Amino acid sequence: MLTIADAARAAACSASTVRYYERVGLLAPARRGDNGYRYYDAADVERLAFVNRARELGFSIASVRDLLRLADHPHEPCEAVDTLLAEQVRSIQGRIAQLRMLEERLQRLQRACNGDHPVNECGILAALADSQPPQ
Amino acid sequence: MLTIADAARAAACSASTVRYYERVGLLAPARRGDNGYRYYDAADVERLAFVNRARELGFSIASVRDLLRLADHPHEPCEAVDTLLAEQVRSIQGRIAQLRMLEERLQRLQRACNGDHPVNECGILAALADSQPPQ
DNA sequence: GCTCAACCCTAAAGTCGCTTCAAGGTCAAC
DNA sequence: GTTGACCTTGAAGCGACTTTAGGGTTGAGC
Repeated sequence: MLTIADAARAAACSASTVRYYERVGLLAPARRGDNGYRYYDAADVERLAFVNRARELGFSIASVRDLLRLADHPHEPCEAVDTLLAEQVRSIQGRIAQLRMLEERLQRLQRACNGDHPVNECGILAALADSQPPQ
Repeated sequence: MLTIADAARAAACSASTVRYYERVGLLAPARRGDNGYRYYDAADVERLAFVNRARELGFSIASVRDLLRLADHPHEPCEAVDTLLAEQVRSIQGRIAQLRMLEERLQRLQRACNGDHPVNECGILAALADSQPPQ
């Protein structure tokens, strides 16, 4: 029997995160001792770890809920899992693309200032203040 | 004299965003008409557009505050501007790197499932449930 | 038996950057 | 004078937690 901190450590998250997952229904309410403490066993830790890994892969709480539901129905086809994963990949790729455009714009801005002049001659602030798009 | 919706349109954001920026101190309290309406002129719109452009570049509200303060002191050296920008570039690059690792892990997961079997044989869920790190 | 640190509990508020809502007042055209 | 599109405020909602406040429990050392 593990306390909440033990379980959290085993799944590499924090105790308050575990309480949060329970509150939002990702984890079933934990067994309680007479003192009111939550206690966990290996299966609980596995489930917590599953949640944690899915979260680390960027799945939303709602998607993790879906993944858990799917994992609990072993005989259904896994098409839905593939779909969730594909959506997640696309979403990550979209974010990367956006951030790359951002990075380019920022680097162009960096080249607009060769350092070492007063703010009123700074190409960076000029670009921010200017209504021209930052070609 | 522009109303808040006019000013927002001119700077390509929403009226409620303008109110929000005023509330958090990015914009000085607007002049008010006898009816209580906020009214804006070209200079206000410029400042709003400055804020909006900086936000689009991913700067936090706090960093935009710093940028505005710098823009308001035209005779100081622009080193601080360069520093803020460099930090922003690094932060974006860090996020891109993280997302790329995520993308790779997700794609490896995708290859673990060739589709079309029941959930209990799905390599994706197996990997999520498994305590092995996803090499 | 006492004390202390290190845990546990809950409910509520804070984070970030807005957006949305509720409930009202104003304005301009018809 | 009646629409409908604007304006005002304060408060709540979003996502995924984290932090805080205010309390109870445990276990080790003395």
